[in-house]
Amino acid sequence: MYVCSMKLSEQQEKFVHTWGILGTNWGINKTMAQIHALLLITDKAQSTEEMMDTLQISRGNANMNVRSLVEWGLVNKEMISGDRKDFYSAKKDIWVIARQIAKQRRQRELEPVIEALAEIRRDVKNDPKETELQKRTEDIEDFALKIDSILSKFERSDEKWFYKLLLKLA
Amino acid sequence: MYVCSMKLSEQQEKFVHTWGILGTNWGINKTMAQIHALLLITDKAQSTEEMMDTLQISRGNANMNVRSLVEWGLVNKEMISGDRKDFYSAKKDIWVIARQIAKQRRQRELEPVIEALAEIRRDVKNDPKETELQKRTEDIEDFALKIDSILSKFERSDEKWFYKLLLKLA
DNA sequence: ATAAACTTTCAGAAATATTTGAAAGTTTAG
DNA sequence: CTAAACTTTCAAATATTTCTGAAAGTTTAT
Repeated sequence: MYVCSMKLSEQQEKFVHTWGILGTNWGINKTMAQIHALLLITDKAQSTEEMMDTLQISRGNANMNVRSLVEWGLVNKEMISGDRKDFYSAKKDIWVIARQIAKQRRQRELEPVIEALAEIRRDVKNDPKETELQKRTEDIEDFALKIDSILSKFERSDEKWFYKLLLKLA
Repeated sequence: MYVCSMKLSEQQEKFVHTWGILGTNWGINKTMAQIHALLLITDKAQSTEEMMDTLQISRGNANMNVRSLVEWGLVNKEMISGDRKDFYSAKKDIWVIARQIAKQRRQRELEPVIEALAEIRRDVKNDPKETELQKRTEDIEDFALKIDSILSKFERSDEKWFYKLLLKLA
C-alpha cells in the first residue's frame, strides 16, 4: 500500500519537537504531545501510517497515543471515502482545546482530590485530636471546590466570556 | 542523638498517603507530596530525621525533596535554639500556597512555552508555505499570554479579590 | 467463505525517574 | 585545632513509565 508520508519543514519539525519537550515538563507523554502538535499544524487528516513515518515511532505507540488524544477529545477520527484506513485530525480552535483540557483535567485530577478530602473530613470531624488535620482538609476542600466551580464555568463559556473576564480583572 | 519521631494517627496516615497518590497523578513526585502533606498537618516544625522515620524514606530522598519544597516556597527552614538540626514547617494558608504554586508553575511551565512559541513565530513569519503553523502558533501564543496575565494577577491578589471574581462569574 | 487491509493488544525491551546509602562536605562546640 | 553533629552529594540500585513489534483481532471487498 502506498503511503504518502509527510516531510516536515525545519520549522514544523521544531514545533513538534518543542511541543514534545514541553509536554514532558507538563507530565504529558512525549509521543502524545508530538502527535497532537503534528495534527495541529496539518491541514489534512493523517493516518497512523503517516504519523509513524513522520515521527519515527512504532505502530503500537502511535495507536495508543492517538487513541488517548481521541479520548481527551482533542482529536477526531475521520473516515475518508475510498480509503479503508482511519484518519485523524486535531481540533484547531484554541478555545475548544482549552475547554476540553480543562474539562478532562477537572474530571481526572480535581474531582478525585475533592472526593478524597471529603472522605477524610468525614472521618476526622469532631475528633478533638485532629484539629490540624480538620483545618487543613477543610481549607483545601473549600479551595478545590472554588477552582472546580471556576473551571465548570470556563468549560461552558465562549471566547467573549473570557475577554470580559480579562477586562474585569484589569 | 534522641529523635522524637511522630506516630501518625490512622487519619493522618490516610491524608499523607492520599496526597502522595494524588501528587503522582499531578506529575509531582510521591515523596515531595508526602513530605508536604506531613508538614501541613503538623503543628511543630520537623527535622529531616523525623520525616525519614515517619515516612520511611532515606536521608538523601528526604533532603532532596524538602529542599525542593523550600525552593517552591511552600516550606520554610527554621532554626530552633538549643538544637543544631534544621527544622522545616509548611506554610499553612491555602491562599499563600495556591499563589506560590501558581507563581512557580507560571515561571517553570508557562514562560518557556511562550518563549518557544515566540521564537518559532519569528522564524515562520511571512513564510507563505507555513500558514497553518503561523495560525496555530499565533493562537496558542495569544492564549498563553492571556493565561499568563491572569496568573500574574492571581499571584498578586488576596482572598477577597478571588471572592469578588467568583461573584462576577456567577 | 476467504483474503487482504487495517487496527488493537500486550509481553518484553528500553528509557526515565526516583530512591538509597555511604562518602564527602560543612558547621559548631570545646 | 579536633571531633561530633549534622547536611549534601551522587553513583548505583530500584521502580515506573513508555515504546516496540509481532501476533491476534476486526472489517471489508470479492
